[in-house]
Amino acid sequence: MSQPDSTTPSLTKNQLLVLEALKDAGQAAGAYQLLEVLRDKGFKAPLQVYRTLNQLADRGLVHRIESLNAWMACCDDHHHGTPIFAICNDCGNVTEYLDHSLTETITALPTDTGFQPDRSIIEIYGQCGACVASA
Amino acid sequence: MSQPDSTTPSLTKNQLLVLEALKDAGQAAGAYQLLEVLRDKGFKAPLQVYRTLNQLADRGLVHRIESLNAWMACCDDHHHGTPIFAICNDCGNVTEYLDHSLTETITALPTDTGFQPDRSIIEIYGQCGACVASA
DNA sequence: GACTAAAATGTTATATTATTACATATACTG
DNA sequence: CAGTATATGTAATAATATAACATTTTAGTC
Repeated sequence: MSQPDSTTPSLTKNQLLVLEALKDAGQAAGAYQLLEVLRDKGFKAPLQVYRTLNQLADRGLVHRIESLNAWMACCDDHHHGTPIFAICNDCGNVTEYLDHSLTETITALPTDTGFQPDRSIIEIYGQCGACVASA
Repeated sequence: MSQPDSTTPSLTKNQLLVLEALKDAGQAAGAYQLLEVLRDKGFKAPLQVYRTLNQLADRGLVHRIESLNAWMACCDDHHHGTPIFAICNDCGNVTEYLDHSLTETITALPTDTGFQPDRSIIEIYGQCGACVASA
């Protein structure tokens, strides 16, 4: 077996299974939805999924979409910025964006009150290009 | 009885009760938390609260904090911009901000893919001024 | 006031999402 | 290999939210 490189520390069996299931979904997916898929692989309880999703999120490999109660595989294993999600009202498609300067602008906003920002959640709803075109 | 003015259309009994309960809370509150308070006023079921919160949110009088599954009375009855919430990791305090130009910047972001933004959710976590000072 | 349509409300049951608690197993470190 | 930390398994339950349907209230119109 090859050693994992420094940017991709080895994942556990469950982490690999959940990450693969989420990538296979190709879209944001709920924990119970993933559980159904993963029953074939021996998963039996919601907690197995939630625990693993949280571990993956800690590593930045998946993101939680707060307003959807759903999870998505990260677009790229190496970014550190705040992800911005564009969510289609019609088809439900979610796209991840990164914009470092925007993130800085946002987190700078409440500092006049002494607020020290840590992480931010940005989720934009609208109609995706495909749905606009087919409307 | 006086006529309500054009900027504050008359609210129903339940809407007034829920809005008052939320203002009294002085902070973001969950639906079941509000239900407990409102039992004294005759509320008996979660749906009564959820329905009323949604009606108030449609009028812009309350906002839902997606990442907290909680609701907050609007800081001001007259704004139309996207509210931005700063949430303290330590004390849970939530503060509402408005920044029209920032909202425009954010919603402009995904348009290069044909995405037509509609509404956006911005929630910033960190440590509030008071908690920074007392740390 | 009586009629009508729309909105709001009441109530029960249930669906969906997430965590607590505790037992067991596996992997890492000295 | 002993000790510790992390990961895992499993059952039960908590927390959040909605569906379905009956009834009442409100607002507008004649």
